Amino acid sequence: MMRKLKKAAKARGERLHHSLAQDIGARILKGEFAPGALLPNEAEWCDAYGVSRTAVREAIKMLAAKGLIVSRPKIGSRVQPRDSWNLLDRDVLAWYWATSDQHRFLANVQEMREILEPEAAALAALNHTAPQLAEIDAAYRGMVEAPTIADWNVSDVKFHLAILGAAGNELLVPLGFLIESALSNMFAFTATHNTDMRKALPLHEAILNAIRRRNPQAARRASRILLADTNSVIGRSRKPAARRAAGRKR
Amino acid sequence: MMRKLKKAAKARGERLHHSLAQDIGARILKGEFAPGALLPNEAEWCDAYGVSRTAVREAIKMLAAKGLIVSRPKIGSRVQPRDSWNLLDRDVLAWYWATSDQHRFLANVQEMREILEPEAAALAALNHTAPQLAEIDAAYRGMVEAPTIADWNVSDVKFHLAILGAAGNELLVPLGFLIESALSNMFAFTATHNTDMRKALPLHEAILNAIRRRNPQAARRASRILLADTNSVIGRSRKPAARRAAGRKR
DNA sequence: ATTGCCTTTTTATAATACAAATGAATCGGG
DNA sequence: CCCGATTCATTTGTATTATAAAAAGGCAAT
Repeated sequence: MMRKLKKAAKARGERLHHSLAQDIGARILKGEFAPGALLPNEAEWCDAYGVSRTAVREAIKMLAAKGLIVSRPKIGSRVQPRDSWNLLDRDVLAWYWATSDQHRFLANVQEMREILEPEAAALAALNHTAPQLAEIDAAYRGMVEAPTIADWNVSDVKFHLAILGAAGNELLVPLGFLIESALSNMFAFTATHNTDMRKALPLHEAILNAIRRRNPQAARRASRILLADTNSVIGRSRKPAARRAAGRKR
Repeated sequence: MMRKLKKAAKARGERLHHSLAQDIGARILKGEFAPGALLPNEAEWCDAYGVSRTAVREAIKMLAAKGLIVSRPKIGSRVQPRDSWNLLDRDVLAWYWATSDQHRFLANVQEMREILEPEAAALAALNHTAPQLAEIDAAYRGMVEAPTIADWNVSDVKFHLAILGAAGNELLVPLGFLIESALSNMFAFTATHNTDMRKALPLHEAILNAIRRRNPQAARRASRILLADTNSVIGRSRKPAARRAAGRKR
């Protein structure tokens, strides 16, 4: 490793401390340093990567800010228990994604969408303001008129984020961004998602119209159908948990 | 401000850079530095707080790791647009909570619980493993035998977190921690929540039994009733959005 | 007017010194 | 021999200084 980091940082236009944080963070999530374990001390990091203590310390502070480690004098930097890792952080999620069972992770993300988006659509039907509705409408028209698949995807994401924004719950918005960023890590998704835009488009229209008519039940229903449809494309059974629960007691 | 920071840090057993990050972060969320605005440069921070550049830089790196700011040479540190703030971070959420309309924020948190927990309970009914069920059961018994209200609350939180853990979706767990930490910021909640433990206890038992019997519908239903009950105690109408939507078109 | 080169400001990195915290070893008293 | 206080050593925390790199803004030449 070592010297390569400096060149990699320069090549990607990243600062040293940022690259260091990325590298160390990824190594922690990869399991190279287990929770409770003691990391190498600052001098060793300097030596291993050939950088100054300043850069190392700033990287460590970034990881501490994400809940991965804590530093104490004389002790060193210790990896925190997984519970205090901020898994809802973009970086941490990306590191996690890179080392997890990707199929299962994708299923989890999709499951989160199934939980959140229908309710968000229903709330949006109740709570949306005029500009928020216009934003959803604009995204929908962007999908209709999309010249390429890539454009369609961009508008698709905007559509769903706009609905989360219109739901009137500030916590839903960052969750939406998180899910979006998680999905954007999975090219496989975007590649297969829109093989049947022709099916998806009327469903999006149904959601839009239900929100416009302030009909939460209809919005929720249409959103559920759309997500179920997405599932079939992804190749995930509607109840992936059913398998695990097969050996149930009663 | 200035000199006081050092004493405050020492009194709370915090490091300087940590206290600095807390203070600057809170000021950003308070709106003292708007998104897009340029922060004072490092020298000015050193001067204002009477600390070294090292401490300032480490604090800045922590805030950058939480998505609040970005630093670039010759430019300085600029406050990021709200969209890239990591609102799902414990600290950021706490800063936000301190400056927001607290009643509305509490309503949002409760709304998130209503979205997440019934579905989590249903998933837990399908997916739970034996040790996970035992954990839920232990938390329930902790509630039954709780000698004081404080003990009851501890077990209550454990109960709900255990259900999220048993749902088999890794993203639900950190969300649960986040909601818990948000709620723990609001003493008002814990103070009023358990005025009628007698009502809440059988509902918890119903959820536990539904999960044990692997009956997702029953688990979801019981969870919904429990949350609706909590709402009435909190003094929030079941559909707070209904007011805003009163002037609807159809 | 546009292009490319300076200048200058600010962060980025490095190097060094000392302070503070704390686990471990050591010493002293019982 | 055991126990407690003390000292010691190690590691992070903070401060200071120096230098490098980035980039906006001005300057000049074409």
